[in-house]
Amino acid sequence: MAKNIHDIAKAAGVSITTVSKVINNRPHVSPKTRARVQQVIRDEQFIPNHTARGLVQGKSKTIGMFLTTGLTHPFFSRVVVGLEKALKETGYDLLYLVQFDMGSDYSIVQHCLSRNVDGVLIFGFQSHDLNFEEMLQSGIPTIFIDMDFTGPRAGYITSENIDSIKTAVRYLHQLQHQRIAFINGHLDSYVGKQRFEGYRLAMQELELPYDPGYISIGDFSKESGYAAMKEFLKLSNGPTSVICCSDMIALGVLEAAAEAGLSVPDDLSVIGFDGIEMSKHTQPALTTIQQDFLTLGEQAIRSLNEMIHSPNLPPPSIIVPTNLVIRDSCAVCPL
Amino acid sequence: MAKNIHDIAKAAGVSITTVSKVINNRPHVSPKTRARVQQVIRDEQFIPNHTARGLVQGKSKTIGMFLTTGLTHPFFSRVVVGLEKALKETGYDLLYLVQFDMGSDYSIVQHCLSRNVDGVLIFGFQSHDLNFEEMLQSGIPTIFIDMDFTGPRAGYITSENIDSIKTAVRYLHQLQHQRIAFINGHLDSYVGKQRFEGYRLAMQELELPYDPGYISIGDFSKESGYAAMKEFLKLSNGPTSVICCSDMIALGVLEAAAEAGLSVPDDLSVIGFDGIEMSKHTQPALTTIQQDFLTLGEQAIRSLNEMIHSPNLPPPSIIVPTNLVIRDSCAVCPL
DNA sequence: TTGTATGCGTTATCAT
DNA sequence: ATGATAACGCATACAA
Repeated sequence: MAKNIHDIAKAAGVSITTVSKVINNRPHVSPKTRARVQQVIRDEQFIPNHTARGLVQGKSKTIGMFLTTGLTHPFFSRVVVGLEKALKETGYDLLYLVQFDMGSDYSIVQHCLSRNVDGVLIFGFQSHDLNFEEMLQSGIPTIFIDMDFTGPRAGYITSENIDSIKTAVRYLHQLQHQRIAFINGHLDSYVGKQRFEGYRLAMQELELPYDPGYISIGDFSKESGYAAMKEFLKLSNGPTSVICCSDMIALGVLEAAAEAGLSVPDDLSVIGFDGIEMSKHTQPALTTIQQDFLTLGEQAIRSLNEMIHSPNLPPPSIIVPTNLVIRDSCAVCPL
Repeated sequence: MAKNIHDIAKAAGVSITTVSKVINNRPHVSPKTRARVQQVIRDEQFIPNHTARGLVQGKSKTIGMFLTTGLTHPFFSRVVVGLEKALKETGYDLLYLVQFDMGSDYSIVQHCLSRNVDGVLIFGFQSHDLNFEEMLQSGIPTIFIDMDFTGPRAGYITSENIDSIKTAVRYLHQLQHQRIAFINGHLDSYVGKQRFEGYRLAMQELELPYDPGYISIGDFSKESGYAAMKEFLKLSNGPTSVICCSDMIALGVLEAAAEAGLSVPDDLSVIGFDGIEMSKHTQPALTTIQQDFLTLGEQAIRSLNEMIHSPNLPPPSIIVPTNLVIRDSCAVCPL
């Protein structure tokens, strides 16, 4: 069933070396022989065995991928579309590396080495799970998504976080809002830190009152948004607007507001983050900071491809612009 | 950096054969040597090279995966959680096989062979893209998700389709509805055919009027649901309820109904299919046929694992039960 | 231009 | 119980 290079060589009446040269577009083969071999390859539908090739070359035409939050990562399904596009361009297959809990001596680097992956994608926001230090030192080309680790062979890519939040604050400010609340995701995550910084800076720049009571630390979930809003509602002098670090948080805020009889946007303005499909269909449609998931995925693979082929290039740190999509959840401050 | 079996052998003062035996839990090694070798392996964080192992064994501890609709498949991100769980149990990594368009002579089987995958998952509803016949004949253990291909080494897994729709029709019938419309997905897809059959049978059993004007063929998208509902609204004697083959279709129906000033569920009852996250948050919350995505994913991998290890077992055909989740989009027929 | 031979890291066969 | 050695399919240095 499975042909190999010997079968092709025999069928074409040449040596395996010649076949190998043809496969890899190497010189020193006469045009006539080349054509003949190519014909046989096509006839037999021959594809060289990646495994063998990987063994001898130490390469595998494979990008490994780790997810720190598992495949449940909320944007995975979006980013992955971009990954796929760039994967097609570059000819890599994507290997999802499953971290079996084989005791504490599991090594992410060993897993990569064992699989001979040419590059690695690390994806997510929970940095405490894996030992990334060893990854940084391994010399394996690595791109982090939504984490800012860097090393001689490691870069990262993330959406614009600081400026995005600043833009949101300014927008609310233009709508006369002064009491602007902020519901963060995990504060120990890179994006959480960045977005909080954006909020802090913007409030400062605009000389708006920075009230710790207006700041809540969530976990990107709807439930955390709901809980945070409930707390805000207890305040005697509550916020007139809320910036949320995820659309799911915003969804929880919307729900809590509705329960309290507050009208969005008349009584309360809400801004989300991410621009997931659902944000179009909330009641009212959510004004949100739209991430460019497609570009995020595409650039991740393309960068990895460049790092693999140009070992001397410094690894990139890429910030992908976002876009404040204005829909119906914000209005002029009622006060 | 990367240790190999020779390094371990040297460090433990034994031959590579012995090390190999220890790694693979083979007999004919004294307890003392075994312990010593194991210690060295742990110390060095050694993982045997999958590539080399794959070459000699023709296996790779890898499951290949093709997506006929690309990674944009609407439930991919849900099913994948189940895949991951079972992957962890069984110790496989998951290789996403990207179909580069390398001309018409691209062969899905050759791709699998070239990668030495132990089994293959084929996922989606567009059967025309790939040549599955060759896959069925290849002898590579294969599981289809949402397609009913079978072969000596190929089985499939899908949600209950016929009975699910029947249940929905009966539910609407209990609510006194007679004029029940049906918006299908692609009719050339397996699930489309099945669901339509369920509708047809249920209408027949309950002796309800089967009106071709109440049947629309969509493509699972929101837009197709919107368009279909617009058509229903033109009818002089339109339906009082609609069963949709996806939640996205239902979303389009909801939108068209709202535009027409119809109240759901008072004027129109709507049932979706899938039970995606968004269905909880529509206005009103959508009554829908909930697919058990987790089980779908888990069973797919577990079945593959069994097929790989028991070549003589007939490949399974698995139907996963669904669950009609009753929320707020259906009411007693107003007429 | 073409072909022979070696090795990549591992498992498996067959000694010892 | 242990070890030497031949595969696995391919790329490549080297020889012809």
